[in-house]
Amino acid sequence: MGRSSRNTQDSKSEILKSALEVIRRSGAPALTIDAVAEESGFSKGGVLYNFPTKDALITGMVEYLAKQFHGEVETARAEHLASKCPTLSAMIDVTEQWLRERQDVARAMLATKADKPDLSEPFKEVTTSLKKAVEAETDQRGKAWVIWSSLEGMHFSDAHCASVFTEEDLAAAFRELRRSVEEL
Amino acid sequence: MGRSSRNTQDSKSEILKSALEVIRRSGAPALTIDAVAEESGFSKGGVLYNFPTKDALITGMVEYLAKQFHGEVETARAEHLASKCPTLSAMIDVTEQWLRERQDVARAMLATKADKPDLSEPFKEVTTSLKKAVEAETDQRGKAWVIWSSLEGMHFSDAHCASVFTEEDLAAAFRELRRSVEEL
DNA sequence: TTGTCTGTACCGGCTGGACGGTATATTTAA
DNA sequence: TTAAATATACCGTCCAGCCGGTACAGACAA
Repeated sequence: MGRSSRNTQDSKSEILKSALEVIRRSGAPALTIDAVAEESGFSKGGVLYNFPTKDALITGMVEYLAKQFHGEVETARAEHLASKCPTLSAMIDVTEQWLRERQDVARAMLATKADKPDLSEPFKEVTTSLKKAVEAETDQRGKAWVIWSSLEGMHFSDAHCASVFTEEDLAAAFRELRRSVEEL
Repeated sequence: MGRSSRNTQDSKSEILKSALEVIRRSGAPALTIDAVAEESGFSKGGVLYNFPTKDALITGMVEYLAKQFHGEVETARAEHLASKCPTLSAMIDVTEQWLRERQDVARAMLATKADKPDLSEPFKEVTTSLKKAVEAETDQRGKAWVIWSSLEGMHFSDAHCASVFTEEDLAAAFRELRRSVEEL
């Protein structure tokens, strides 16, 4: 065991959360190892002990978020078993919630692009898996993909602070999304 | 013709095109002033003469692309005057075209935001203007915003190389988008 | 017509700071 | 005492921006 009662796993996730916090507060280009060190309370050496390179840190972030998103969708799915497409319904719920509470996913992806443009893999795994689930639940592909990409659009444009939607617009859009899922 | 026979406007757009080319070929992190200098044939000083800071260069790129997108939508709109919502129809066309022919541009757009997170302004102007046009053309807001954000989603996820759609999926989605515009 | 002067466009070496990563010291649980 | 875990000092590289220069075009005078 190490210096304190902490173990590496705890340290890792603390560091990851700090990294996300840095991005949320100051944007992707502010994600430096020094900034993460300061934010987390670890020293630079401590951060680098847990994530030997910056790439590892970024990959860790993407994996962390991807897992979390996937988990939340799985959970929400249980409440939509009556829906025409439970997975899509769940994704709508989770997306709306993430939009309102924490716009950090797409922003983390941006950090990815700033350093190494092809660290999207862990994220892609999750989306591929969700896509298969959707395909198993409906054969109205066109409609399903419109809903899907609409959700992606909301995520990304919000993360880019490029959304022109008002609260009211968003509400209307989500209402329509939920309606159209049941038309599948 | 001597050196000073060139005019600044031409130099500027040459440099902008080179910057886009650098990003297209090597990704966002490769966008350095030196790289743009080499690509364009200008010296570093020459680039900095036309764009006093890197931020100015990036802002220039975004403005350039935003204008181009807006222009193409305006043009395409003329061919959709019979549509329920000519602006949205035009945006669908232009988006599909950009997706297929020049994902480089979408990627560049995104890449710039990795460097300077608050570049949304020039882009936002264009989207705001388009949004007003859409609002004037339909009162089915919910449906319109779903279509809108779906287009954004396609743009962004492609730019992130995070799209899980096959060619066939995309085609189906666009077919559905065109169908649903006429349902407004 | 020629020489000087001024403004515009562009060149390229230099530097200071930031940042990723290393080397090494230090602390603590077992 | 040992090894995991964390701290600190430091190094090398990269890059934005600065700055002292050059090339050329037109204006204007003599």
